[in-house]
Amino acid sequence: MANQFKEYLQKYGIKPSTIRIKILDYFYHHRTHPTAEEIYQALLAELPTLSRASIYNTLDLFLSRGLLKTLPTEDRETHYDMNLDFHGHFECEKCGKIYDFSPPAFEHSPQELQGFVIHSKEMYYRGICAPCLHKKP
Amino acid sequence: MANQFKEYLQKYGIKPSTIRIKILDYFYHHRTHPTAEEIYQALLAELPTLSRASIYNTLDLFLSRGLLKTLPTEDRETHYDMNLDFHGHFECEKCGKIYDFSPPAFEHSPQELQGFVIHSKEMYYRGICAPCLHKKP
DNA sequence: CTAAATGCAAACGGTTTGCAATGCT
DNA sequence: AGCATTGCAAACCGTTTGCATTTAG
Repeated sequence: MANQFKEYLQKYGIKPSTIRIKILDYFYHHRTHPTAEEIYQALLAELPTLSRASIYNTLDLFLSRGLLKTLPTEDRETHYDMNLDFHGHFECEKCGKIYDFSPPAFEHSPQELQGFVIHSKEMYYRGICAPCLHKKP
Repeated sequence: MANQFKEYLQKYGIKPSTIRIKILDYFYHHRTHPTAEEIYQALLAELPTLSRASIYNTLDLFLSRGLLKTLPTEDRETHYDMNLDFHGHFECEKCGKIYDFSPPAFEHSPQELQGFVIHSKEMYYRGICAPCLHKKP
């Protein structure tokens, strides 16, 4: 398993290290959209001397290499998402939960971006999720 | 002109006020993706006693009513965008410029969101823009 | 041995907050 | 007057920074 992560990192031109593999592992097993603090708290058990700075360093590195992206949440803290296959996000304005969804197929790509190189795509919807719609107020 | 903004605010259930109209006016005339500070600096000339807190208050109000949304920039500061008609954003990873584009048409909407109410959609692309691609390094 | 990665603690700065002042009806 | 809006200044807290320490090859 750890070997897969190593290869994955190398594919993005990143030298493997303990923290880098652990963070990758975190995303792989949680499939959520965590904040830096959530990752920090989760890894603290295994890496007692871990510092937040190292989390931020690693997240920034991953961002710059396109391994992660940030979500346009209205939270104070930044939420990160792993850039695996292209998928969309729906944020419920009532309960705050973020849902993933598979993206609708496009009929064609935008003309304004002719000649642009696209590294990542993000779709972010906001609204009210079905569970919240059916809750009594 | 100011009357249009009043009506627009009321449509969103917001009582018009000087600052609210000015900020709306700013977005209407600039069509950019400004930070709170940029708006503050721009309005300071006309409203000398303006405070940043009022800018943040108003932006938060607009966000909560769906008049504005935030963009998933990697900047330290939050970038805001007016939620007019649905359009996408492309952020150049080299020069940082944010381009608008008209969204590609969808073949159908995602099944995972059946029964959800969608208030806003955001498409955010990242990559390298054509001008940067043609620049000499 | 050397360079990169990690940790620590302090500083930073965008944003938030509490409350006073002002404006509006 | 009474309530909402705005302004001010201080606090907050997520993030960044500089540098010391550790780790890996």
